[in-house]
Amino acid sequence: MPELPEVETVRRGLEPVLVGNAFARVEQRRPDLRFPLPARFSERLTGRAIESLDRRAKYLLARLDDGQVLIMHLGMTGRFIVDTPGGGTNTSGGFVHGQDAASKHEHIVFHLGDGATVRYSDVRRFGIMDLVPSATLDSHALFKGLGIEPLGEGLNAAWLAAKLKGKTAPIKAALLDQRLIAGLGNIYVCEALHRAGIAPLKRAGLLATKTGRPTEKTTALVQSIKSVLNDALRSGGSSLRDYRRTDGGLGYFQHSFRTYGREGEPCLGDACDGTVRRIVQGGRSTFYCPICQK
DNA sequence: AAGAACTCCTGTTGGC
DNA sequence: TGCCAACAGGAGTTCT
Repeated sequence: MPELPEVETVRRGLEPVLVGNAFARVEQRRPDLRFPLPARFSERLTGRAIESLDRRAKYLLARLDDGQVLIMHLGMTGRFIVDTPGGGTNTSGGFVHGQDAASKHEHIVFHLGDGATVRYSDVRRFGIMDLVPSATLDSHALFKGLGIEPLGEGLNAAWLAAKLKGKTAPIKAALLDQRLIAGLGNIYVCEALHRAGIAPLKRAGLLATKTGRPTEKTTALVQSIKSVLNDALRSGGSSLRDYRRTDGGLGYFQHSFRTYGREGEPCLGDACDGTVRRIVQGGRSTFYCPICQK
């Protein structure tokens, strides 16, 4: 589900609830998500204060007062729901069954010192949580080899051209590869390629000259990646099926999609009379306009 | 090595 | 209405 704009929106929602607070009690309702949860997970968290909440790619990192870091990834359907002491709950009114549809997939509940709760729900359980010493984070299997942040200075046309030089994979696949740029997903890659006028099937290596220098398209792509992510951030992300903000609210960038989910509809490019097509690449849907994306 | 295919899991949707 | 295949904001693992 969540790509960088959604994860960052979740981070901004959780930060004021978590930072400066402590875990009073942690309920773990199953042994694993995508991977087994860490040994003695609840016990190791209990009593720990949260000093900061950061984001790296699509991971949330809660830094604790004992030097450990709680790593959290939302996978496809992961979601945090916050209930604050005086603020009521997001559970709709009336009585709640112990195992009703809403709570069935709530696998972890963090009870905080001030009475707030943060519930982690994840239907497909592709999410991840781990707890490691801060000093070992960079060598963690999930972080070692993770690419650069797309909104950082590191992503520029010269860097991207050098990385893409010689690549035979389609540009869509290259942009989804988290070892290169970390944080993009299916939606924002489709949208960025459309903004840049680049066909998703184009060989990635063609976005660099023979000597690995950027082309005009490389520059356009870098600008498009940054602009689509920033636009989505301003909209609180995109809500299609599962994604919600921590207050239960919806993101609304889905209303600004130019290609994603718009198969058969008119291209929204400037003065383009094309029709959005859907193809499958690497088993995943790609939406693009065959007229203005070359 | 790089790239493509397969895998995890549950729920929803669309076609027949 | 039922049944079944396809598909869903991800990404590690296993093949070729």
